[in-house]
Amino acid sequence: MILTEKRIATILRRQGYKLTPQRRAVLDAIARSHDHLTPADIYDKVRHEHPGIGLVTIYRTLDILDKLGLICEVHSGGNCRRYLMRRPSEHHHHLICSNCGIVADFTNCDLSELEQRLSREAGFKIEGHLLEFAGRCQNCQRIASA
Amino acid sequence: MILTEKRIATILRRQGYKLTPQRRAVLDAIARSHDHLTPADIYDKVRHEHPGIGLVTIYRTLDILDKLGLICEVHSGGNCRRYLMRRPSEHHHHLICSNCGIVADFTNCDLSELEQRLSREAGFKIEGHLLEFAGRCQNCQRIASA
DNA sequence: AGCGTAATTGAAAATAGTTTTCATTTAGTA
DNA sequence: TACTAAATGAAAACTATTTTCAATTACGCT
Repeated sequence: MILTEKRIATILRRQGYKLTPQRRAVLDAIARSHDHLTPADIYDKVRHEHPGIGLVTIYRTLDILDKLGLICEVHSGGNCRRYLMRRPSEHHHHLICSNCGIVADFTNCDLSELEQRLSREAGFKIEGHLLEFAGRCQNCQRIASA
Repeated sequence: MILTEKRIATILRRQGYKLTPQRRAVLDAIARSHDHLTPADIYDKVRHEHPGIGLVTIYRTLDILDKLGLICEVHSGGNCRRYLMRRPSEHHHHLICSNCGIVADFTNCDLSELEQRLSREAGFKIEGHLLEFAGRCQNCQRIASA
């Protein structure tokens, strides 16, 4: 199930948020790109159609979309956050090349067993997880750099 | 096997780094604390004994120690990095309470099967992983807040 | 369709975290 | 002990993000 614009509009309004053209543009930019975008990336993309938009609006919109679970945040080290569309039920994770930074996605993490164990042992009610692998992508293995 | 100071000194020197009192202090602060410290946390701790130390030195030292694999970086959302001692062979992960932020550690992640699969499918040579669970700790479940 | 209001926006300033620059100091070697 | 490359601290520079505030706008209500 892909989130249609209508569906997103409904989700936003239900929470008391308005669907402004700016927010629409941010969502569009993220939805259209299959990459992991930083706030600055999104800003650049959105500016083509909305020359007047402020970076602040990007940040604010990202916060809301993240809070509502419409997009998700990826941590790939250092101090950069990146966002990408969350396709419901298509829970996924990242494989990040430590050399060139390219990101590959994967699904099927199957951590349910581990989750149950932790829940039992640590007493946490587990809500989610962050799993990322780091390594060398095929290309960088070939090149073999410092 | 715990890394003794001597061993650390050797590792540093072998790479052409000097073991200065400041670096010693940073290492000590991280080693003594079983928490996950931000650069600022470490700065505060170290200043008691080294009033003149600069935050820059903390950053520089952390970079080196991380590069050498003596400490490891944890990403727990937002833009904060935290570091902690890496006890070789005692590879571990985190369970973070989404309400109060308390962190519990766990070992035995057993992702080797998944790692192999990814290695095969994506062609990455996997070097490491970041696995963190988020949830409610026992205490926060009881309190049940917004 | 028009009104009213709370939410949203953009600009600028503020803040936080991190990195660079550079002159001075120091660890470790010869 | 003297030498030299590496390390240090202070200040400035940078980058990413957040706050503030006055002006604007979406949208529920007539």
